Amino acid sequence: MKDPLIGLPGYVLRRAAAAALAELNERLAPLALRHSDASFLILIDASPGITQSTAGRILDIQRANMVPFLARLERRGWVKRKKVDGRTQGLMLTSEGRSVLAKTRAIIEDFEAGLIKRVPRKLRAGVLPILLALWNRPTEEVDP
Amino acid sequence: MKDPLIGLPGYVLRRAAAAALAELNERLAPLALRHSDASFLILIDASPGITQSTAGRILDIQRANMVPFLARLERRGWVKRKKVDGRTQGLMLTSEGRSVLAKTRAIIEDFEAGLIKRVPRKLRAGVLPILLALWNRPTEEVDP
DNA sequence: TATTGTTATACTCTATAACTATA
DNA sequence: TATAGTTATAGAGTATAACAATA
Repeated sequence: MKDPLIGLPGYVLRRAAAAALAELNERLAPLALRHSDASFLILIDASPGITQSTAGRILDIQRANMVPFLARLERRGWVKRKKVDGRTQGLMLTSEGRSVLAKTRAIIEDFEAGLIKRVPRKLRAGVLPILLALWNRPTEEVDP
Repeated sequence: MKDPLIGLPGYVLRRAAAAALAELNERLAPLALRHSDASFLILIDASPGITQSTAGRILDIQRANMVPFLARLERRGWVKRKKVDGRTQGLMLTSEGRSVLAKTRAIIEDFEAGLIKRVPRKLRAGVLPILLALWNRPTEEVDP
C-alpha cells in the first residue's frame, strides 16, 4: 500500500518534522526535558535578561502558554527571574540551568548531525536555505 | 533580538512545518476541515476499501486515535464503512465525501504551489528529495 | 496467538478571552 | 491606551494500557 501523499511537500514536511521531533524528545528524555524546554534554555542563555514576552515572540509561544512552561523550568531550578520594572521580569539561567544546558547541547548537536546525515551529500548545502525559505511566509512575489 | 536557533535544521524544520500547517488549516477552515482530515480523505480515495488499521499505519495515526477521527468523518457523511469480515471493515468515500474532497484538493494544490514558490528557483528541485530524506529514519550509515 | 476495532485516559501543544497591574 | 504577566479553559494531536471479538 503506497502513500498517495508522498509527492506533497507540505505533507512530507509535516511527517519529517514529526519524526524528527519524536526522535529528539526520545534523546532528551534521560534529562526529563522536551524539545521545547531545550530551545527555551538555549534562547535564555543567548539572551540573558530576556523577558518572557520577547522570548515567546521569538519562539512563537503565546504569552499565556509561557506561564506553566516557565513555572516548570523555575521549579526545577534552571531558570530564575529578576524584576526589571513593575511589570517586566528578566530571565536568566541558574548555574544548574547552565549545567543541564551543556548536556542538552551535546544531545542536540548529535541529533542535528544525525539529521543532516540522512540527506545525500550533494543535497546537504540546500537543507537549511530550503527550510528557512519554507518557514518564511511569502512577503512579496519574489522569484515567482 | 535574533533567534539563536535559526542555524539548527531540526528547529527550522519544526517551525517551517508548524507555520505551513497553520496556514493550511486556515485555508481548509471554510470547509470545516483540518489537514489531518484532508490527508485521510485523499488516502481513502486513493485506496478504496482500505481498513482503518492500514490507513493508520500509513498516516502514522494510532489505532486508538482513529476511532474518534473516523467517527467524525462518518457522522458528517463523507466516509462509510463496509464489513470485510467479522473484525475488519473497509472504508469508502460517499459521493458527498468525493465532493468535499474535490474542493479540498483545489485548496491543497494552491497551498502546495504557494509553499514551493517561497523557495528560490534554483533550490526547488531539492525540496522534496531533502524532505523525504529528513523524514526517513536512518537505516544503515549511508553516505556518512 | 496475533490482529481489528474499541474504550478510557493522560499529557503536550496550541488558541482565545479576560483579568490585574503597571508603563 | 498599550503592554507584561497571569488565570482559566478548550481543542487538537498523540501516547499507552486494556478489553472483546475474530482470524
